[in-house]
Amino acid sequence: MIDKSFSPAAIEQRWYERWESAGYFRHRDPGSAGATPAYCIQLPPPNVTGTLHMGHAFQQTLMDALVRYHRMRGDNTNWVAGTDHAGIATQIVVERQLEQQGKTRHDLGREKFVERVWQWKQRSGSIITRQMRRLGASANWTYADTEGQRAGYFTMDARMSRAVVEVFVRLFEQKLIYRGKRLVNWDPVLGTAVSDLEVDTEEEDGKIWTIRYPLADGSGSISVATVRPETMLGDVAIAVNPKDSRFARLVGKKAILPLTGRKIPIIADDYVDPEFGTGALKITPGHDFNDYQVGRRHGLEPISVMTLDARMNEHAPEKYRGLERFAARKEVVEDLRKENLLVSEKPYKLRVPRSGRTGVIVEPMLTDQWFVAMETLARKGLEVVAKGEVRFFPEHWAKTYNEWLENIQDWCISRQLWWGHQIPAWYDPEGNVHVARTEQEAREKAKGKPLTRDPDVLDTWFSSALVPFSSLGWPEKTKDQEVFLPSSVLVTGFDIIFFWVARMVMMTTHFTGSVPFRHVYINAIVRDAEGEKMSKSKGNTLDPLDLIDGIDFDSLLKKSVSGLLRKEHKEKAEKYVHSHFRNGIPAFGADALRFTFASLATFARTLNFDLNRCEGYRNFCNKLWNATRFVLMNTEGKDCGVDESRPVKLSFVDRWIISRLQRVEAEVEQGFAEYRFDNLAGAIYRFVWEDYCDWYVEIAKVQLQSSDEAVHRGTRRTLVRVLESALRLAHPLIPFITEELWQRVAPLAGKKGETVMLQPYPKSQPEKIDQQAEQDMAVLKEWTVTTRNLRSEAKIPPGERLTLYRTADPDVSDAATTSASVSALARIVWPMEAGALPESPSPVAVVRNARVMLHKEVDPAAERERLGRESARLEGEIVKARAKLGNTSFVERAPAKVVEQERERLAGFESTLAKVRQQLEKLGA
RNA sequence: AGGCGCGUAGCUCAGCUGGUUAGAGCACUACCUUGACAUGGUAGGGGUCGUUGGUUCGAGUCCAAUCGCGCCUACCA
Repeated sequence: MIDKSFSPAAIEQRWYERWESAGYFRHRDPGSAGATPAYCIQLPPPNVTGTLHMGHAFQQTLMDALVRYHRMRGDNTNWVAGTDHAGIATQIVVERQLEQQGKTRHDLGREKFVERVWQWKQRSGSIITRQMRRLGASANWTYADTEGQRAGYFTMDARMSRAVVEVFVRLFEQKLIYRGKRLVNWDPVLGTAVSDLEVDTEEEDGKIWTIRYPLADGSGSISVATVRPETMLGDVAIAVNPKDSRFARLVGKKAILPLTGRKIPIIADDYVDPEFGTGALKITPGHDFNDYQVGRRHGLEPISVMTLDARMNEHAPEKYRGLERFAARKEVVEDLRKENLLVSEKPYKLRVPRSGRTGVIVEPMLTDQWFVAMETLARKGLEVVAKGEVRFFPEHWAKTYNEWLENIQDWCISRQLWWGHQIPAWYDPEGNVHVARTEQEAREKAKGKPLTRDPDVLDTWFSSALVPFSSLGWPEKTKDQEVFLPSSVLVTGFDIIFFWVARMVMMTTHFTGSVPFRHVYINAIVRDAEGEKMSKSKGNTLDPLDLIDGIDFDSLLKKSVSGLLRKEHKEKAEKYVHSHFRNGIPAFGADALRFTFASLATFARTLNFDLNRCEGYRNFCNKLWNATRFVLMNTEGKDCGVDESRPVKLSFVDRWIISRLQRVEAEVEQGFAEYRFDNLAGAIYRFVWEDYCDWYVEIAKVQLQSSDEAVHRGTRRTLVRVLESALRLAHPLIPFITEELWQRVAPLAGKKGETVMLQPYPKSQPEKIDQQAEQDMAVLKEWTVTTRNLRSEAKIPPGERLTLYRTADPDVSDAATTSASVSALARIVWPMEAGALPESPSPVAVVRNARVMLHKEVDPAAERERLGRESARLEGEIVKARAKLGNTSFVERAPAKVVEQERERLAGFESTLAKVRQQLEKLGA
């Protein structure tokens, strides 16, 4: 017999290894799969530096549920997995290690450094894929597994790299990639350009200064406002609005740039808002994106006054050279003050652009970079969504997607880093660029001139954008591309719609003529139970593995503060752990965690992860476990009706649970089709717990007491078959426990198979929906509940068995089953004959057509009061229903069905009330 | 500035194209170790659906306005 309670740890490890080693996760060879429909999901490749967090666990649970569901439906399923080389993140990890040895990457040199990163990657790079296995993720690990680590592709492996080079070269040839000196977001700490998307702009407290620039002809001065006074050293003009009459006479004149003595023109440009500041604006094209545009319109050459590490350079007056930009700011302001050119200095809230990776303030910097021209690509990206070839779930995310693509900027793809795909471009001594697939090819193009390769690498997202086709073997023409492209659905967070989703759509459509995926399911962002963002410094992060394995308080406390540098963060984290995890976290197991995620996966944009829910679903697993335990106890070694030649009797209760199963199967199918994991999880939960355990199993106990062998067989067969179906039904959500239990149950249901995960998924059979059985069961339930209510209100101890008198029998097709079931469920004795109720002040209630009486003397006054309450409630309902039906416009305009329904309700209330009143009269009210 | 989302029970959330007495889990109360399960069972308490108008026979659901919260995009020095 299986254990008395469910312990996840014991079964999880065992099953995952078996599944994986048996090759169940693998797709079928497209050559031999024939016309089998394909189902493909591309895993958003996690960073190779990463460890599994709640967001991953959530996302992957949903993907795995989808994949398992479709695999069981017989699709040729391919969950393509891999890891991302994560340029900056990975380089930083290895640089930190070097730092501890007192070295920098420059000490090693590029080649040695990159070698070292590879070593690190091979050693600790696939932690996250191992963690995914703990969740039960049935990813196709050996697919595109160039590195042989059973972790899928790596975005820098030989195969993926080849696709990257090919795409780069082709885009260059198509003039969609170009190189140029542009103003870009520069991270002076990393010493690299970053894309617009990698810059986070936040409002911070700062100052705004008003500076007076004297006019060159000595006729006065003009004042401008700025939040970055140090950039004035690179000013090339002052701009005013052409319609601004205050400054009209100044346009065309020159002003003297303070501290430099340079003369700069006063120009007119619509960009200037006359209402803001002084109405005049300093123009610094070398360090401001807007000014850059203004400068271009007026043919003004930008002046860059800073070095790449954000110190003032040779274009600044000598005294500022070498000063770091904020030190220079101080000096500049001081000097302006001395020269009496500082009009004012006021506190000001400004938007500060910070580098997403380092948090340092980004400096717009004029540098040579590579760009992808986005316009034509974006148009295609918009088109496929407009045509519905790519659909978003929930739908409204398409709007976000569209808006970005409609206002897209060219994409800066070069990074001044060492770790990544080095740009396949070579320069000859004349400065000509040769873009080629190999150095050899470049040499041929350069006709023997000596070449140096461009040192830059590509933005990590460049290779990510190619994943939908590069992972399938592109640029080779593979059969896999025909079968698995487009993939079925992309499951990802809204935070990377721009970074990744849109770029995949554009690149894939451009290079393959196919969309990358048909559906995009945007999953919610996981927050803590109070809806706060999970962050290490708050201490409210949860490690999915801790939820699976459990963790004691001390370990959790230690873990939550490790790696936190600031004291206030440590204190905060400690406080959180103390208040929320006083007893640590119990081991819920992977199944409970997965079920929780599914249940919380509504279409809302945030998911507040509540530990209590997780506990509830752990209990659900235990319930399923014990229901199975009961079934096994009553069926193993017994005749479960597998042999169809022996007589079998099914009661309406048996037919009811079978009927319910069909409905739940349909609900689940719909849930998967709509990505409403919450609905399908809820449907399974209710079916197992309420329908099967609370009602069916309880009545099955009664039926197993029958003296009729055919009833036993029918009951056992139903118990086993319905359970077996339910296990298959639930498998995509809770794979481990269902596999463990299915192994025991399946043989009893006459099923064979190595694993539940390759069994056919239950499909609703509408012909098994039995309206009569459902109706009968509704009556049975009502009799049971009414009787239990009477007992409860009369405070009758559960152990006491009472007689239930009734004026009529339940209106069902099978009275014997009903009376036996109600007797057992409500613990009553059921007299043979229905008839008049005994003269007694015992508790009476009305069920449908009958009055029932519990044979127990109670205080007549209390009983009168109870019946009085009941009749008052009914009177209220009757008043409401009559008012509604008395309203002619309701009767005339509402659909006939609704009116009819209302009439029936009223009739029901009236007849019930009559019976209650009858009883009240008897009590002498 | 524009856009999006949310506001329903103490907490976290469902509620589809408007139609019975607005649901679930957790929490709470009472009773119960009944041979699958106390990680359980039975019964129960708890909501004027943010506010105000409107459309409608009928509004949690549709429309408008308004308040509060959150997020995303954006060139106001």
